[in-house]
Amino acid sequence: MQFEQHRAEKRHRRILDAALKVFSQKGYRDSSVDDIAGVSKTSKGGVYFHFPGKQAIFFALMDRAAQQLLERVEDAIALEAEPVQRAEAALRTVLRTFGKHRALARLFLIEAYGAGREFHTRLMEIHELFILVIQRHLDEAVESGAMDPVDTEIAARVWFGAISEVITHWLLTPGPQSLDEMYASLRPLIFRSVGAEVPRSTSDASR
Amino acid sequence: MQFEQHRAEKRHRRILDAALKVFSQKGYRDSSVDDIAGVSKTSKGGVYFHFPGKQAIFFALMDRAAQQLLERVEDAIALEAEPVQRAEAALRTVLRTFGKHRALARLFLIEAYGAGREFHTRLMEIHELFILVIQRHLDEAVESGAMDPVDTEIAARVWFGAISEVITHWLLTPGPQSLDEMYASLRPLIFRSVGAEVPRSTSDASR
Amino acid sequence: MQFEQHRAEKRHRRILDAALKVFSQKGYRDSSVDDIAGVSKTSKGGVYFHFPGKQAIFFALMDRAAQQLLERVEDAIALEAEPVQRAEAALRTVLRTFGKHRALARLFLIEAYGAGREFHTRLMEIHELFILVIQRHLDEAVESGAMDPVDTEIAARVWFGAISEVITHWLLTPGPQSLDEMYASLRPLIFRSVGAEVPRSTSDASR
Amino acid sequence: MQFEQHRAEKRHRRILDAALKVFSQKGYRDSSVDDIAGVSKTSKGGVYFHFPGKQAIFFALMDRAAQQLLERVEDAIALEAEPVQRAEAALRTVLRTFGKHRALARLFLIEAYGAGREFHTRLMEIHELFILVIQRHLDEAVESGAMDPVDTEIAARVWFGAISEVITHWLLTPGPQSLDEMYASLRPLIFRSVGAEVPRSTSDASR
DNA sequence: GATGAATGAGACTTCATTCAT
DNA sequence: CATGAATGAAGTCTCATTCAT
Repeated sequence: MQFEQHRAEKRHRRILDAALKVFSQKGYRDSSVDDIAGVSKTSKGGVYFHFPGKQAIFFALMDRAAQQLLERVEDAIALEAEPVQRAEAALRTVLRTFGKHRALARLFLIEAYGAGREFHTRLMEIHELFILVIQRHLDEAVESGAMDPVDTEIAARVWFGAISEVITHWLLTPGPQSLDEMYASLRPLIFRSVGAEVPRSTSDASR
Repeated sequence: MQFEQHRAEKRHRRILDAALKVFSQKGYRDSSVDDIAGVSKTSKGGVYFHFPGKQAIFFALMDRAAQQLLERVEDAIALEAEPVQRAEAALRTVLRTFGKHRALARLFLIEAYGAGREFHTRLMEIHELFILVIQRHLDEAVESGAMDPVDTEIAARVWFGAISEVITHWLLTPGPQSLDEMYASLRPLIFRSVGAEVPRSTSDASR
Repeated sequence: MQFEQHRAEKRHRRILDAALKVFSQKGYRDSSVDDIAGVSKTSKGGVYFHFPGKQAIFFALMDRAAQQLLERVEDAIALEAEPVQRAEAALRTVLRTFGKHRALARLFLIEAYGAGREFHTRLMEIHELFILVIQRHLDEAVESGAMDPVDTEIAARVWFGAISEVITHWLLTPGPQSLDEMYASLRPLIFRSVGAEVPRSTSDASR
Repeated sequence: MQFEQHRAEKRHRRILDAALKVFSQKGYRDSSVDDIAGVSKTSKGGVYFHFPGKQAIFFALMDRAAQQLLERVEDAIALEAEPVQRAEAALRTVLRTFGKHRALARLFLIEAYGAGREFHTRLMEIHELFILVIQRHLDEAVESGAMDPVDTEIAARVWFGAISEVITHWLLTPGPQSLDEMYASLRPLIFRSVGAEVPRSTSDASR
């Protein structure tokens, strides 16, 4: 029984992995359930046993990825002491994770838009999740006096928008510039935007 | 003959207008050529007489819209004297135009991503067009000493990303907050991000 | 599993049979995949599950029919001892098979031409297959001295062309004359054309 | 008025010429009225002024070509004295004309089959026309005792079928062999098929 | 639980024909 | 007479989903 469950879970995960690969390579609409079945070494019927439909797979994928990403972000934040740097840690983690996992980046920054109206709401919810994390720490920074009072919601949104554009550009342009280099240029801008000191490079040793 | 041309052009425009409406309401993939034909009061065949296909319509739409937007931006810039404020004028114009024309905004910020691989390149080119305009004036500002030297390409990209996220959020969230209010909060952030003085509200009387 | 395969094969065959009927009745171009689906009691999608497209169905049909015809020809040839009569057996078999299966005849002698450029090569290959069979035995006849040396390739082609025209005429003319009668008149001509003795009617009892 | 008529006739002919070129290059079904209009330097409306439809163009084309071909055949026949050689002259003329005008050959031997049921009847009528010419002279030959009595209808049909196959093969095979060479090999065969003497090469100086 | 055959709605596109200018 | 814009029927093909085995 335990074993059954285990097998089912493994199959479930394999389908999700396959879906991520397929969706990020061909886009949501141009991916067929057959494609996913093929990559996950299952049959079409098998996919439908584990998920009620194509849409549900994409939703599950978004949720799983968002949760994983959020966990990483929280872990990274826990390593920082200063509020502003905690906020930055969130940004940096997103950028690095996407940098390492292009497929994930495509999923969130591009393909989610093409999946249809239903996904936009969910996508926005996820955006807000991350923005809220950033905002929370900016608020702390303001409270602790480390930063002038600003509209932290907008500030968090600007930070998020800035990094989204940078990563999207990196995703869609075959150009050579590395994401890390771009982030190095980006860092001073976002700190200054909220009137904070630009800290020396922090726990950058990670990864 | 002149009249013929007139008629054809009018129909051409009508199809494009219909396409904008349809695409921005249902998304590129969920829009059918029949939909466009219906809204433009033409037959499907009529649409195909004027455009070689659905894709071509979307491309034409992007190009027309980008050109129009760019014209407005250039006009707005011409009204400003200071380089930094010129750069801001670009931003403000984009925001206001999109604020007035939700459909256009959806087209550029959402549907273009969902339309498929083929459009990404073109979309990026258009992004770069706007970013270049901003960058150009930031460069001037740096040269004129009105601003500390920064990586103006990244700065322009940050500005663009920030405003994209703000507008996208506004588009996809039924929330009450007006775009203008958000921009008011955004303004100081972007100026500070490049280490520039935050100017008093400029020729904001326009529109 | 064995049963599954059985079912799939049966459907495959049923589609091919339906296609033969439809194509030979309405012509390749005027036949729609819907027609074939209808006659084969399948859905359009079902047809596309078994064949990649309309063209492929026609190709498969040609190949299956050519193979079957060729088998019959070889069988008939095996019953004859004299080279020239072997060659004739090929001809006679083609004529009789086509006589019995009008649809097949239409397919090879008419519709294959009308199906478009892509099919011409394949059709010619099949023609050459039959011509080669005839030629082979004419060659043997020449070697054995039963026949004066002639250009056997042309001779085989003439035989094939003659019978093609006769059958085509029979196909397209509502006239009463039977194919067998026409063949009776044709036989002396083709034998004499290669300078061979006209044999008494051979194993004509068959069928 | 006379001039008007002249102009109209010229246009008529130009359309027919264009149609021949287009049909023989792309096949009847894959040719569009637009194609014909384009090649004939007319507009689509212009084509429809001169012909009631696409089908009518093809019919007119077949008729014109058949008539021209028949005229040439009659001219060639007139040059020969012996009945059998008259019959052969018909064959030779068809072969040579088709050899010079590939487009015509395609029209009659291939594309006419693809044009749909309606054309088959007409095509057969034209076949019969030529076969009748041949048959007529074979009959004369029999009457004059120059040839053993045979079923001249079948004989004529065999001759026609043989030459059709030879030309069709030449049309559809990129092979190097010239039509004239093939005819040289073919000639003895067809004469012998009707039990006639093979004459020395006759008025071959023509063309 | 898994497989793959089957369904059917719907998409894009083509084009012969008509007709206003 | 000529032009080219417009129509609308029809065709091929795709694919999410269902279901018998």
